[in-house]
Amino acid sequence: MEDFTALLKKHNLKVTPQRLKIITMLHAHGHINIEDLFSEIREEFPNVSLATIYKNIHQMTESGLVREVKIPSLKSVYEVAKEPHLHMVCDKCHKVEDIVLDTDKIIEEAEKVSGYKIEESFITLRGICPECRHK
Amino acid sequence: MEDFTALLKKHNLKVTPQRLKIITMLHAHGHINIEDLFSEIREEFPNVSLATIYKNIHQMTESGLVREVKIPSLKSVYEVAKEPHLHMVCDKCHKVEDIVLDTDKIIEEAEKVSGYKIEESFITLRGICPECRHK
DNA sequence: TTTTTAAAGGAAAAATATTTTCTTTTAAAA
DNA sequence: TTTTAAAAGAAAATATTTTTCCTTTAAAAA
Repeated sequence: MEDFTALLKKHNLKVTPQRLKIITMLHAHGHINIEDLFSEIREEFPNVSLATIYKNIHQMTESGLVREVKIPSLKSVYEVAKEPHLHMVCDKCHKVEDIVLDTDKIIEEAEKVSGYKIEESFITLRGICPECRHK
Repeated sequence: MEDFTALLKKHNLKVTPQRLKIITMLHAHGHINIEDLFSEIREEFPNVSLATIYKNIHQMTESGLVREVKIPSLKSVYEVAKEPHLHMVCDKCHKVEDIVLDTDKIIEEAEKVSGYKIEESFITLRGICPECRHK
């Protein structure tokens, strides 16, 4: 169990019940879109405003606590920032999973080919997850 | 010079002046967002509707003629579909470039780690382009 | 502890973005 | 040529995101 209160403080964000709920949800789901986040939070906070969700997600993204993940043909999802990783998206069940892989080789190769100094990579792979494949 | 008329026909899309302009623009820019596409097309077709742009981009994407490229912190851009490639985005000048790289190794590794059967990869790398770096 | 205050929440409106509807126009088949 | 199915354009509808403004509250200061 993580200490989300400390995490919010570390990012200079006031600790509010709504914020704790948002970050708890992000962590529990791994990845969640705005719409689903709003629906779920409204179960516990019936008066929460969609603007609160948007404002918080924006602040948390700005502060580096949260990351937006843009996925082809799906709505953006959000995740609590952690070590660099790739995203796997299942074409059947549409779940999004993280995997950690060494990307040094391909980054190095890309720098060589492009002449860019690469700061960050965003890698999403789509296909069929093991569960859907074996159904 | 490419034959966009033939390309549209191949995708069972009626050849209209607006469509030819859209696909010509996409090809000329490499990557362009809806807003810029609309502005530029309106120079030649002052009465073109934004709905026409959206409807066509949607159809062309559906038919596989065009690809949407979702890029972190930028608006989506569109490109004429071609061989698989990576996207490089410059943090300074925000240009988007394609590079072709062999990704077999990392895909294979990802399949091993995740158990997924991967169908397609989306790789975007952000950093500083050679031009901005040497300024 | 209270008091103070700067930030956050909520409601509504505004701004943006995208899609749909409906009528007119047009590319292309007959 | 006609015919017709699809596309264009205009406007309205819908969806998404941001802003505004007033109230509430977390947390710093007294």
